[in-house]
Amino acid sequence: MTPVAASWLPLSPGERSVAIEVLLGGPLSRTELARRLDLSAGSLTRLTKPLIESGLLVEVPEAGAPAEVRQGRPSQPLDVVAESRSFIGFKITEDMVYGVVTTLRSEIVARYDRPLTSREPAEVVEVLGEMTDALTADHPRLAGIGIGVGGLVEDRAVVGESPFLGWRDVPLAELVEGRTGLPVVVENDVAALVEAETWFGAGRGLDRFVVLTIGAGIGYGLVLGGKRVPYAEEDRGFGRHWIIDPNGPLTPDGARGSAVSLLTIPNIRYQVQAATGRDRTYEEILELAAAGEPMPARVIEEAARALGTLVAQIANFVLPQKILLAGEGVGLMDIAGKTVADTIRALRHPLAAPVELETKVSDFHDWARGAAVLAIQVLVLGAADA
Amino acid sequence: MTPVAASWLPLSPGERSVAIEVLLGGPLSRTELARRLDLSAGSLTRLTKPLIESGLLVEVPEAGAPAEVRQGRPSQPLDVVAESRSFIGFKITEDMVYGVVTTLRSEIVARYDRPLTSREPAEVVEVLGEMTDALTADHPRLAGIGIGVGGLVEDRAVVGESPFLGWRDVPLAELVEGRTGLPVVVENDVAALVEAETWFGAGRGLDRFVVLTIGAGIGYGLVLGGKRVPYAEEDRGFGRHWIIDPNGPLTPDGARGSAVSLLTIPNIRYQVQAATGRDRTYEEILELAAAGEPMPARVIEEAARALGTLVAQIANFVLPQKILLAGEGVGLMDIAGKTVADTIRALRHPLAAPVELETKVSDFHDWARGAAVLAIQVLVLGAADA
DNA sequence: CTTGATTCTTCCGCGACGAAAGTAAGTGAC
DNA sequence: GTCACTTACTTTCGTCGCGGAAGAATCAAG
Repeated sequence: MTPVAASWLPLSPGERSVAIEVLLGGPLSRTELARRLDLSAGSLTRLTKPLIESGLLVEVPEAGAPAEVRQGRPSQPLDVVAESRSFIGFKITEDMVYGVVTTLRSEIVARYDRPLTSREPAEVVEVLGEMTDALTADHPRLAGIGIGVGGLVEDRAVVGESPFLGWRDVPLAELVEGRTGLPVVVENDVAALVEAETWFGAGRGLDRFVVLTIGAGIGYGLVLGGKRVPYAEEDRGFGRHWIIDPNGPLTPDGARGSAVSLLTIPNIRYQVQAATGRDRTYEEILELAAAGEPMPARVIEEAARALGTLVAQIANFVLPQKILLAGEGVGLMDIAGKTVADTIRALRHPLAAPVELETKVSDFHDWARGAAVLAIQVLVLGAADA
Repeated sequence: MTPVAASWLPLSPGERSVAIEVLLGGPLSRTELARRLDLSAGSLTRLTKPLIESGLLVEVPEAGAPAEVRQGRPSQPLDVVAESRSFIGFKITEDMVYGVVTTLRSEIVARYDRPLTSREPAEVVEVLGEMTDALTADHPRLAGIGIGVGGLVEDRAVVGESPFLGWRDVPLAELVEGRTGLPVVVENDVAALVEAETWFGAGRGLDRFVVLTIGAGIGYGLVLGGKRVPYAEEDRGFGRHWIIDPNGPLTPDGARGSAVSLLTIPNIRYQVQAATGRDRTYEEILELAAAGEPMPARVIEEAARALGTLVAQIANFVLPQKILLAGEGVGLMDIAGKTVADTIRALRHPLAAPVELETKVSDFHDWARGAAVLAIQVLVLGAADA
């Protein structure tokens, strides 16, 4: 653990649940909160008082639209002061560091990226430090930093193993804390994105929720009971052994016909190049497929069927309330969404509840935002794993 | 809900957690309970006192083997009085009713089966009533009845739809309560087996646990956070659309190459008969396969690969701590277990935690026992869904 | 202006818990 | 034996968090 970051104030369990509910549920009156949290009205007066005094919550002047004219004393909605603290989120890639500043609500208010010239831990820490310095100038009320890294992260502090950075057991949180003086949370990038979507995104308030990311690789995140389930092979080549079609294409990465070989961007590009002799970007391939060019269309069609199979299997076994497709490689949903949907339908029981599927193309700033959410969770609300 | 069954006594939440912990965890001292439930020693004195006075718990004279010689005052283990109440569990099949009497610990102390000559609800209720009368003679302290039925069960009381019985919206719990005067819990049979395994069997104390049953059909049970996840297509032909091999066999039931067509007993028998022209029992087929007879061996081999695929997919996506294979059709694990294991390994990430797989051949009395466990949960501990 | 509805606050009492002190029941050293 | 020590359990007491009831605030409707 990081050296117990400066939480806003020691929140009691009751106060914390109120704070989180308002943070995630928009402005809410005390009565509404009492209903949602199954507490009495009196308890809500008690719990909200210190939160308001500390400046975390404020009474807002009634929602703009008095939709329904109600009798009785009007309710007094409470809202978090989103700007009262800022958070930095970093996503470290092979050659870039993407940075964002967010509010307490995880709205991005600034972006700042820097190329990475060296992958030496000391150098990276220095880049992060300089970026933090620059961002601090414009955003003084910084409460903490979250960092997302591809690879295995331990205790939300130490990068245990990151192949693309060539790191082993780098105590990144400690180093950045020493450089910046701010509390730091480090997490695997997929895990951070999953947490962010669970708190502020597609998975808000859900009990069973799955995130599937498609990009340079495949990422899988399982959220049960509002908590992400960690697993051993996390972010060390996930999906390489999910065989979808034993006769599928053979690609440089991943087993033959695996999710990785059928769906990731590098392997789709590889397949098209192998068939046509020309290297094209992922976007170009999607356009060509949409235009009916045979080979790209076939590769994309096959990828769509693979994705549908994957989603159907997940839906059948995990029974999630929602599946989020994220990452840079979900563009195929736009042009082959029907194939995906048809495949899913064919592999599900007719009586089964339809899969709620959401697609969200994410860029690197979304990954950085995910890391910032980790900081919000841990530093402000002290909800390390709640 | 059943008309609020006579719970032993109104248990407070704290008392209930103590009672369940002792019931599931064998004899436990107060200190050990305090550790497990994260309570103070003083609280345990308070919580156990009424439980002992009511006769649910007793102090037992120290575990037989004083394994380690410890200093200090010896601990005073507490245990449930397993015989203080009895429970009946029924499993209703097409042509039989299987009945068991269990202790509070769900140990079977008596069995009694009766053929079913009619499937009229009134007739079935009468058979259940007569069986209960007979069992009451030998086991006077009956606290309640649990009934497991294949089909859709609503509110643990009403059989919403049961194709093999030809029932629709039969308020079975109410009817049997009227006939016997005992509180009754009705549940889908797979669900009951899953609950039983979660509480007293392979899934004891686990957070993520999967039960896969193979018999006349395929059953799937998902337990997350100690609670079974219900789903829409439950027991209405589950696994018919889990396509494992698109080029697999075509069978009377289930889509081509589905889990149902590859694994269920009727379809394995069908495949062997179609290939050899002779109808054989499942046991005979297994023996022939073990002896090297080509066609049965091939069918069983294919089934084993299908099972391995299924288990690997479940393990990959659900990340369970354990998977239990149950039912009458898991005999193939004995002679083709290696194929299953090899298939699982091939479809999992090398770094992934090995799948903990347990096999348990269950007969109809195990299904009946599952129903009795439901009665224990609901009637004694009032843990309807805890 | 009164009545009623609805939200929020204040106040009180209850119940569950933990901390600390006390009691019980053993072991080991001499 | 007895004295110190260890561990298990009990008792007591203060605290905390909650719900319930009564009251205050603030609106609409008649």
